[in-house]
Amino acid sequence: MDRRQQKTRAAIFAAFNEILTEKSYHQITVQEIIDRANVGRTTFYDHFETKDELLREMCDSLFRHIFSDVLSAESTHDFSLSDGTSRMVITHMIYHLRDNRKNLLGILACESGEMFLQFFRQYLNNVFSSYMPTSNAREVPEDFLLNHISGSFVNMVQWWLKGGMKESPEQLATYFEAVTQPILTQKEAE
Amino acid sequence: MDRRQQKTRAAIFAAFNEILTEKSYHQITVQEIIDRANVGRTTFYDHFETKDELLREMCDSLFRHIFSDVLSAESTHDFSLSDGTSRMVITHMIYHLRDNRKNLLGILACESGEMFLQFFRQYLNNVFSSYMPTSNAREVPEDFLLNHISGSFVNMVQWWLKGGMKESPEQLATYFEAVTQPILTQKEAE
DNA sequence: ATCGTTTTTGAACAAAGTGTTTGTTATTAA
DNA sequence: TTAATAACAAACACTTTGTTCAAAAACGAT
Repeated sequence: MDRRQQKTRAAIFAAFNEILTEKSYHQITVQEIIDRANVGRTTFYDHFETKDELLREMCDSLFRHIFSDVLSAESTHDFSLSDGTSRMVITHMIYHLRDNRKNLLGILACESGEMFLQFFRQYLNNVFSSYMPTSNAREVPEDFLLNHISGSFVNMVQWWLKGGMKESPEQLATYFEAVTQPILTQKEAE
Repeated sequence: MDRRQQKTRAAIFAAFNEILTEKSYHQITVQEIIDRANVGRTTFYDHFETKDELLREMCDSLFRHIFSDVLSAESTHDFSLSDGTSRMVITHMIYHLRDNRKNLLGILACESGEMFLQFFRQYLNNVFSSYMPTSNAREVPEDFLLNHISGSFVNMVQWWLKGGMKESPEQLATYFEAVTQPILTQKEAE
């Protein structure tokens, strides 16, 4: 990739990230982004078709980074959401989230980011679906449960960010276990 | 209130509702609303400062309607989220939601409505907080739990709407019970 | 039915944003 | 060095926003 392209993309991403900490996504204009990134209007539209695509690309790379070693760990060990081993994975994920708080806060914390949340949940559905214990003796459908678990995680992260991230990742993992474990294990002894 | 005002407000609300079923909130313009409602530009801004305020007012009246008898029932009977009596309340709420599906679908179903969801969760926090069983022997903080419960409900409704509302309110109440009951009752026997 | 008040209205407005085009200038990789 | 590629500024037509103003219409009360 051309060095100029790299620089342009980096500048746009950085500017976008910066502005996201100041105002909500929908209030941000392309004009603002290119002003802050110090690139020409034409250049922006050369790289991204719309503002939405910029967000999508940013979320994608962020997720890939956050879940990179979680997803690779999945192959070596055999984790499951329904036993204690999941706590490690969850803790890991939250540590990554905390490391990226500068990127996240702007997108997630305030009232904005419905698209980000959508992407987030979607991504989590994929991640969690491989950890779901297989049990057909449930009183709720599989996809409802998966949606519930992913939603609970996103919900928790949102709550955490809004409250100033006072809890440690280990603590959060415990909370998460406390609200998901009882549901997942209840019918396993069938 | 002046008859003209009533008519104007009704027309705007109706138009807004209608357009919400066609596109997401952020794509809707004031221009579109006043065209459809057939009112003057000036009139719109006489009634609502911004498009956001229109949404907020609409959500408010919708919630008040949906939860009206739920909130009044609260005073007569003594419900709690942690026992079987809650199922009635939940079922009731979902029936109301289904009756208002025309209003809800547009706002909630598609990718839009982050503000609506925010209002919804906020409202639910108030509703649920009075049903929360008091137990200080929990491994998770009270406000985390409340946030989790409200979030789970909103999450479920979203899942339900997206899936075409195939499940009956009773069934949904059972699902909700299945994912909240185990958490709320686990430490009650202290 | 009339009268003073309130509401609605259209037209026009500046300001800001969008996405595209065009020709020019820099930068790059070879 | 050179040919390709990327960035650029300027200008574009277009849409949206929120405000102002004076005139017309609808209203409630007498």
